[in-house]
Amino acid sequence: MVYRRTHQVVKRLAARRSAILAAARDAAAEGGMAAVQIAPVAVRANVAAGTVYRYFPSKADLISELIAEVSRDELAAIRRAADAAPGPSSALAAAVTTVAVHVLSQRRLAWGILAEPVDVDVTASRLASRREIAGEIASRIDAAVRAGHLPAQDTALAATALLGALHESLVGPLAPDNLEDPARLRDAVQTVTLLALRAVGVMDARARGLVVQAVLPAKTLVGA
Amino acid sequence: MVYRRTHQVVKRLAARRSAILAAARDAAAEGGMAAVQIAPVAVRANVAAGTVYRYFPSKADLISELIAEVSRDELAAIRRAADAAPGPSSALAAAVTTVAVHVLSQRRLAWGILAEPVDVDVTASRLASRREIAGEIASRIDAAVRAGHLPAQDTALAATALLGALHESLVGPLAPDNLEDPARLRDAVQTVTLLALRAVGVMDARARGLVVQAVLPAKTLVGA
DNA sequence: TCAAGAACTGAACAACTATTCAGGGGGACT
DNA sequence: AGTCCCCCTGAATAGTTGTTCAGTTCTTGA
Repeated sequence: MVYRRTHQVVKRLAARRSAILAAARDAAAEGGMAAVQIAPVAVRANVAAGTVYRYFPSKADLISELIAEVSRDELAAIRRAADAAPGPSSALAAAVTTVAVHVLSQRRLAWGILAEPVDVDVTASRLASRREIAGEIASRIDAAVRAGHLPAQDTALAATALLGALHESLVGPLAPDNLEDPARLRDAVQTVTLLALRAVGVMDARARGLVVQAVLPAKTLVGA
Repeated sequence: MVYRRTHQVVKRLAARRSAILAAARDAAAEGGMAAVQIAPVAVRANVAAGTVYRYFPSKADLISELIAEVSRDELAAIRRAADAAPGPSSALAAAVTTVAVHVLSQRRLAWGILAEPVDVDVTASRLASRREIAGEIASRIDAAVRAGHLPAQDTALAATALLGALHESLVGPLAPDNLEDPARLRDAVQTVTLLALRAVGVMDARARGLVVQAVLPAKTLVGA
């Protein structure tokens, strides 16, 4: 064997892989999943089309990893926000608000990750990502139930329903179209958070208080 | 002019058109939208592939009409159920329950109509259908608000969120998988209806009562 | 029965992109 | 320097389906 991978080469390979993923992410953020085509992504990443296949076995794998990456970021943000909250109900409110703010800050990308038609099969990846995020929400609901703040319920189903409500109302085709305006955006986040909290059984008055608390820190994320 | 369309011919043409649409619907119910391909649909409808194009300008038009047809049926069912209810809150509960029962009774078809990736552009049709159904729900929420049963709110956003919650939790990829069992199915319908009613501000205790009332008549639909 | 024209057939076509692969180029070790 | 082999290139390939159209069959009214 006369050839060994130098540290430098290993770094370059990793950088290329990241570049390709980043290119895919940018393409998706700009033009949705439909824009994530091998040739254009390769151009963005400054490699040839064939090179993409040295890093990802197929387009399905590329997109699956993109979905996983974005979802990982979102999950981390949710955990961070919820863990910083003073109690279980606040944590739930913070989690919901974080989801809302996140999808709104990159609507096109979120739509692509969540639901946009793709010509290859990425259901497994989407399913796994959603399961993780829904699981996180479910455990936050569960914590609030155990603390006696919420009535007992099917937390998994509730978490799924909450995510569906958030996604549909904020990035779905019927979402309001003037969310560029920061004030309206905050209104929307507040409204859906309120709906979500009431859905799992938080009293109206208390829910309104939690919403205000949760939206204040999350607001800063919108700009980011 | 020696040829004129006889009444008989007109009827046959209409029948064929219906047959093609029905074939498309059956295909979608069996294998999702991916199964709605021109050649297989033509075989089902007992015509040649080219004939489909004498009735629908393109595959997009065929699927768009399929979506419109299914949604029309659902909207009618919602109106029927809601109009039969004794009051605005009951009407809202009935509407929500009807949506739930409908999508559950044909999950695969519902998934295809609502969200499954299609290789042609049917966003316009999907958008229009959803807008109509969301509008109906919104007006039911509005009626309950005007009757003083619910707090004032953005009814359009609330309706969209409710539909998102229902769809995601009942036909989405995270939906429970044992809904073939009628008892579990009823549980799921009750649970999501309860969530939906609480979300728009119905008190927990009152919501539970409404759910029971709404699910009883709707149950019969599950068998249909 | 026959002319005219509509309706239907189904094989061929077209377009789009993911994927492949033969060949060029450049580090890595002796 | 020399040799090896990995990485990269990008034009060619391949597979999938919606769509077309020249030819055939059927229907109508005289």
